[in-house]
Amino acid sequence: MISKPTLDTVAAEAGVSRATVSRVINGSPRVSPEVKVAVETAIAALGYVPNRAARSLAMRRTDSIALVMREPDATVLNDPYLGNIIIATSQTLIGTGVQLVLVNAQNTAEHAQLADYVRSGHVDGVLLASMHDDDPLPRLLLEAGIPTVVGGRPSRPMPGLSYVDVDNVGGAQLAAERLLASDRRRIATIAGPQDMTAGIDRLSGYRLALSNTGRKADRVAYGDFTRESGQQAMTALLARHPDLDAVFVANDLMAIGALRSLRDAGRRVPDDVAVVGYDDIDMARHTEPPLTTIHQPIVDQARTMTELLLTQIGGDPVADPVVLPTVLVERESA
Amino acid sequence: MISKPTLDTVAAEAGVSRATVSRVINGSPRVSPEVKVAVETAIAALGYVPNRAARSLAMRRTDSIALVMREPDATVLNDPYLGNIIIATSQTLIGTGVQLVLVNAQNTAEHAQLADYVRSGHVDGVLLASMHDDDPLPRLLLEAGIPTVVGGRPSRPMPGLSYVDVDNVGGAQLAAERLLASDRRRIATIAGPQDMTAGIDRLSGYRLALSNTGRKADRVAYGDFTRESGQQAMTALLARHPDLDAVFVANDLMAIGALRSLRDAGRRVPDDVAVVGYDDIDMARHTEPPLTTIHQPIVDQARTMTELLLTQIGGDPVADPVVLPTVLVERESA
DNA sequence: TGAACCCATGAGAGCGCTCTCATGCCCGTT
DNA sequence: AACGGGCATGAGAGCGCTCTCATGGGTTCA
Repeated sequence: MISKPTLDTVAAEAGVSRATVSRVINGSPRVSPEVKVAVETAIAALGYVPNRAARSLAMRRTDSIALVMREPDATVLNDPYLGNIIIATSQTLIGTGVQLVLVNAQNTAEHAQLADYVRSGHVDGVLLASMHDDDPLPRLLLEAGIPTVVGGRPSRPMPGLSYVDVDNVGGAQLAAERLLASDRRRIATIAGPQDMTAGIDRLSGYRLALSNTGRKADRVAYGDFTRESGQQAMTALLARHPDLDAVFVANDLMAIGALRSLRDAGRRVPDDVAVVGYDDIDMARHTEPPLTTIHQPIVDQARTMTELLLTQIGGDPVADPVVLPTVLVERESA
Repeated sequence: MISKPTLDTVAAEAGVSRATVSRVINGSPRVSPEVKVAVETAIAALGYVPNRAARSLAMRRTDSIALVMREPDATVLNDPYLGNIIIATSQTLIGTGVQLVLVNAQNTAEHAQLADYVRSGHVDGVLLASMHDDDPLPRLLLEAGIPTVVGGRPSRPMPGLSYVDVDNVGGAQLAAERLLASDRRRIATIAGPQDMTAGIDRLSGYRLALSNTGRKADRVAYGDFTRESGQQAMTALLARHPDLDAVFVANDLMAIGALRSLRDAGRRVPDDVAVVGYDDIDMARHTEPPLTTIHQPIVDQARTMTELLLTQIGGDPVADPVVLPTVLVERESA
């Protein structure tokens, strides 16, 4: 491989000094038009590309951010959520000149290491996806003064932490209201685990909608967000409340299980029982019948997170948390 | 933020020279045990972490590789394939000290740019996921002498290009044999687009299996890998060959469409018509009935690609292409 | 006992870039 | 005509690390 041209090569070719070439590259206004053209010509002729490492050494800035994820093991592999976050983030970065570095921090031991890593100036900021409640990472980063944006609301409020959440309460409310609007009166819900903010918030959104119309939100069963648990919960619900005519299921995977349970019980969807799910995963489009569900703006979330991080890196003060609205996707199950 | 410790800080603390600290960090054997301990103590005390940019400047090596993807737009977002590749790659990299940099090269204009980017020494090697046939990128990288590994077989053979493919021919054969083994005799197939290696190879694997038992592989319909096209193809097949008792569908999405078409036509699966899909996407587990399909070793593929790339970066000669075996996942549709 | 050698260690020169500061030219002003 | 100011440009000092080469003390062998 021919040795790559450096700033000096370009400077020699253009007949100017290294500093001037640097000015042209960085768009400094203090360069005469003729010189600018000469330098640009030389750059093009030599196929020069700045060396990122050298630049970052000199600037104390890396122009790259880390996307940290936890436990991306087989369980999560099937979940398109992370993949979408990753891809959306990388899309947002197009044209900004900022690199996306993927970091896997699975166990706690890796966390201190990760904090070191980040602190050592490898990246200018950190995006935290798929957080856990007990995660020490946000605090570590916050204390280290590293620009950080978290996806999802932390269970305990952390002043100074910027995060982008999705409106789980509002989404669940939307779902319940949809059921009420179609004259369903004996509504039940399959709630998610109550140790996750998503599970908690969706249940309270559901309760809110019912109580707004003066209804009690009894008829609740719980699942753990897996299809199997949804199926079981639905079966239990049918046993306890045979007359129910609608269910709000706190995620699509459980809704798919519920659909199966309903079919097994001979109930027609939506004629006998209306079903609304949550997440709008790809599969929701292909169920029988296609699932009416709440769309999560994952792509927007990733985009917003990235934008917040970039402005924070740019020196702006830490932005207030952002909560993104959800949207009802009407298909055929309700 | 307190200014970060550098090599000099550590050297002063340990009472040795910068060079010695560097030796300790890089595990050089030419360091006395006492000094080594002293240095390590100093490092720990100061919380020193080497600056990656400086190191990479001096070493002309970045310890990071790029994962390049094409067109990760909305279409692909729903496809867990890319996400799985990304995550599996990042998992393989854990503990190697190598960084994963995600690069989005959507249009051709970005390709030259990308080649420059890579050539400028930002990464030590490149992983190419989701290739297109007309992609000039592999050639560019190959010519630039940059270690590169491609996912999937390039349509035109490129000497010196290392790639990891999945055995589409063998997988399709497996699927057809499964159908034959369960005494299906009037077998049809819904093939994929014949301008993609996956589409071509799966059809020829299917043909191979049939001809091995002296059968003709007529009864072929074509789709474009979307669910809708699968549904249409199945309907067409049913119209042309009302007596068919089995179908091999070249991907799961089309198989889901086929399932729907069969249900609409009042055929029971697998009693009347057995169905085998291809890909083993997550959804295949949740269809009615759950889909028997061919599992793609995506995770293995990503892992193998990464390993090949790392050895190539390490100076080993370009490895021969690897073709990974597929596996039949028996569920209930066949 | 001295020559030859080995090995741990230090000094210092880059790696390619940015940035501060000095320089010198050209302009306007009085 | 002399002077000050503005502006384009160049010189040079780092940024933090690695690596070559020099150095010097200890060992070994004749």
